[in-house]
Amino acid sequence: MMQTTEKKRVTLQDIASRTGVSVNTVSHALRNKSDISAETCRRIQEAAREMGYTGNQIARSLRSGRTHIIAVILGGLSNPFYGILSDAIQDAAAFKRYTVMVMCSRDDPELELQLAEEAIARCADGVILFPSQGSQKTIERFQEAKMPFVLVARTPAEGIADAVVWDETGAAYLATRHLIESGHRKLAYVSDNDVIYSSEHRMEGFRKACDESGIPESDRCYLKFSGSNGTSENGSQWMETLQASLTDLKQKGFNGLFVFCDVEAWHILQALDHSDQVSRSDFGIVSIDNLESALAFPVPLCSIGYSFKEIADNSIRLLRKRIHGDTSAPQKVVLPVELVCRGSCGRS
Amino acid sequence: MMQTTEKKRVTLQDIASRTGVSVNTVSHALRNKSDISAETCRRIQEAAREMGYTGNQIARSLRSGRTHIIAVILGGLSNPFYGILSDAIQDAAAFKRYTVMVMCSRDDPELELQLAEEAIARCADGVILFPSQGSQKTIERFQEAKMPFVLVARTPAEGIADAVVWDETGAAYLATRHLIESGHRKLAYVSDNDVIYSSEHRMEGFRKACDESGIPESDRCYLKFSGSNGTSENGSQWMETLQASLTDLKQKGFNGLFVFCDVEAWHILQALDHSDQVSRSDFGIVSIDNLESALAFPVPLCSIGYSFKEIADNSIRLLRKRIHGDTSAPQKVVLPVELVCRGSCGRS
DNA sequence: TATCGTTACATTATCGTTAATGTGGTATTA
DNA sequence: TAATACCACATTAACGATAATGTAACGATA
Repeated sequence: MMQTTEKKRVTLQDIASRTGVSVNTVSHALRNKSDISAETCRRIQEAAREMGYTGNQIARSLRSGRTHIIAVILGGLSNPFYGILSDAIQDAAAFKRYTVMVMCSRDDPELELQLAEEAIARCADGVILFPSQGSQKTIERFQEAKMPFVLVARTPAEGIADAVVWDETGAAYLATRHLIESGHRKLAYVSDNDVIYSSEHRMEGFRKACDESGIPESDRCYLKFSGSNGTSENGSQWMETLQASLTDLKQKGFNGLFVFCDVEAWHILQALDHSDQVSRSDFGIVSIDNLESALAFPVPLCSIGYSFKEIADNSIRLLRKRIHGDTSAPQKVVLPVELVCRGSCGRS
Repeated sequence: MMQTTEKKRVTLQDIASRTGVSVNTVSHALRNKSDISAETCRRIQEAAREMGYTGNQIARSLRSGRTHIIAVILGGLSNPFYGILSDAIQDAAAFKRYTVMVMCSRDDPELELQLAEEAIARCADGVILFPSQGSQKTIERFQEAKMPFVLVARTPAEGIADAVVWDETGAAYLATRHLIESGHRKLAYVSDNDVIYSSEHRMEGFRKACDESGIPESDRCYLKFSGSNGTSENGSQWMETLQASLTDLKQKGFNGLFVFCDVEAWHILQALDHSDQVSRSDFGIVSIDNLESALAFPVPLCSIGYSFKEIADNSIRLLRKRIHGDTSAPQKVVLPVELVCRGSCGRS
C-alpha cells in the first residue's frame, strides 16, 4: 500500500517516474482523457492506486482557475436558522461537486467585508451571501472583483444582483391573518432588529391583513426589542426590558403577537415563561421560518414555512449560471410560503 | 481605483511592471520583508493599493505548502450542538488566522471518509473531527496521510490521537445525582443512539450515582429510542414509538429520566407535550450539553454544561502544535462540567 | 515513393506565489 | 589599495497540476 520510506505526498511526477511515462500522460490517464492507450492507462491507474495518490486540489485550482469552492457568508451557526440553511446548501452544493466554506459575519458589516475579502483571496468560484444591515460595501466589492454571488433571504435593493427570497409580504400576511382568525383583535408587530431589508415587506403584509379585517391603527403597535445579539452576557437585563414591554402590551389590551422570526419568538416565549406579570397564555403568537419542523423543537409555535431545500437549490443554480459566464440581467426567485399551525396562535 | 480596461485580477507581476521592479521585490515589499528600501517599499505598497491588489491565496498555498485551512468534520449544522461548536471553533481559528471549512458527515462513516479525502485533497493544514460510530477508517486515513487532526467530544480509543473531551462520567454522575436529589428513585437512562463511544462513560456516571444512593438495579432501566435521524419524514411513526416507550416507563413507575444530550431531551419533551398518555410533569428530566444558554431556548431544561470556548480553544491549540511539527505522544484534554438547574428536574 | 493523417506519447509553457541564490554598486575595513 | 561587507535589488527555481504544442513511428492514400 504505502511506501515504507518516509516520503512526502505522492505526486503525478512520482507516478510518472515509476511507470516510465511523462507527467502529462499520467494526468491524462487519471482523468480518462483521450490519446492514451488502454494498456498504459490501466498501468498508470493501477500505480496511482497502489501508491495512494490523492490529487492536489490546490495545484489543480491554480492551474485551472477553478477552486470548486462556494463561500457562504451568514450571521452565525449558533442561530439554527443558519444551521438548517447551511446543511441544505451543503447538500445542494455537494450534488454539483462544490465544497462549501461557511463564514460567519455576526451581522457585522466590517467583519462581513473582511470575509468577502477572504473569499476573494481564496478564489472561491462564487459566494452565497445572507446580507445583514449594511452589506452595501460587500456587494460592491464582489461586483468590483467580478465575483459571482447570490443574495439570499434579504435583498438590500431591487435588481442589483441575483437573489433567492421567499414571499415576505405573503408570509407576514398569512401569519397576521392567522392571529386574527384565532380571535385576536389587538395586534403587535414584534421584532428584534431595527431596520432590516425584509422588515419592510413583512410590515406591509401585517398592515394588509389588519386593513382587510378592519383593525384600526389604534389597535396595532410596533414593538422593537433590540439588543440581544445572541450573547447571554447582558442577557438578564435585556430579558427584563423585554418582559416589561410585554407586560405593557398586555395591560394595553394587546393579545396577538406577530413575531419577526422563530428565533425571536423563542426569546419572547422564554421571556413569557420566566415572567410573573405575563405568561404564554396572554398572547396568541405566530412567527416566520418554521424551524421546529427541522429541529424537532418542543415548543409548538405557529409559523410560516418555506422550503429550505428550494432556497439552497435555487441559490446554487443561479450561482452556477454566473460561474459559467452568464451575464444576463440579475434574476430574483421568490419562493412560496405556507402556514403551519401548532397552537401558539391561541385559537380557542 | 480600478483600471478601466477589462482586465483579470491584479497580480504581483502587474504591480512589478508598473513600479519597474521585479516580482520578488514586490512580494517582499508587500510582506514587509527586509532588503527593500523604505522608499521602494512605500511606492510598491501604494501601487498595490491603487491597483486593488488581493493576494492569490491559492498560489501562496501551493508555494508555501500551507493553506491556513482547518477542516471541521461534524454530524450536521441543523443540530444546534454542532452549530454552537462551529461558531466557537471559527472564533478560535480566526484568532490564529485560520479559516474553517465545515463538512457534514451526517454521522455516516462512508460520507465521513469521503470528506476526509477531500480535506486531504484540499491540503487542509489540520482537521477537527467529531467522530461518529465507525470513524476508524477516517482516523487511519488521516494518520496515513500525515494529516494533523484532533478528536473532539468522542474518542474511539484511548491514546490514538489528540483529543478534547469533557468529563463524561462526571457529567452523567452530576445529572443523575440531580435527579435523585430532586426526589426521583426510579431512573431511566435514555438515549437515541445505540453505541456511541461516550455512552460508556455516561452510563458509568449514571451507575455510580445510582449505586451511591442505593438505587437497586431493578429501579434502573435503559431506554433506547433509535431512528429519528433528524429527518422529519418518518417522524410521526418514530414519535409514536417513543411515546409508547415513555408511557410504558411511567406505568412501571419510573419518574426520573437522564437523557443523553439536550437535543434528544428536546425530542423527549416534544413527545411528552404531544401525548395523551404521558406529560412533562410525569418525569424529572436532566440531560447534557446546556445548549439553552447559547440559544435562549424557551424550554427550561436542567442540563450539564461545559465551556464551548474551551473546547474550541484547546482543539485549535493541540492542532497547531501538530501542524508546527510536534510529534510527541497524543494528548487528551478533559474539560470540567457543571450543573445548570432550570427546573425540569421536577424538584418539588 | 512522397504525402498525409493517426496514434500515443513527450516537451514546454503556465497559473501566482515564495524561497534560494546571484549581482552590481557603494561603503568599510585591513 | 585590495579585500570585504553590506545593501537593494534581480534572477532562477520551485510548488503540482493542466493546456498547448511538438514529434516519432506507422499505416493509409495518391
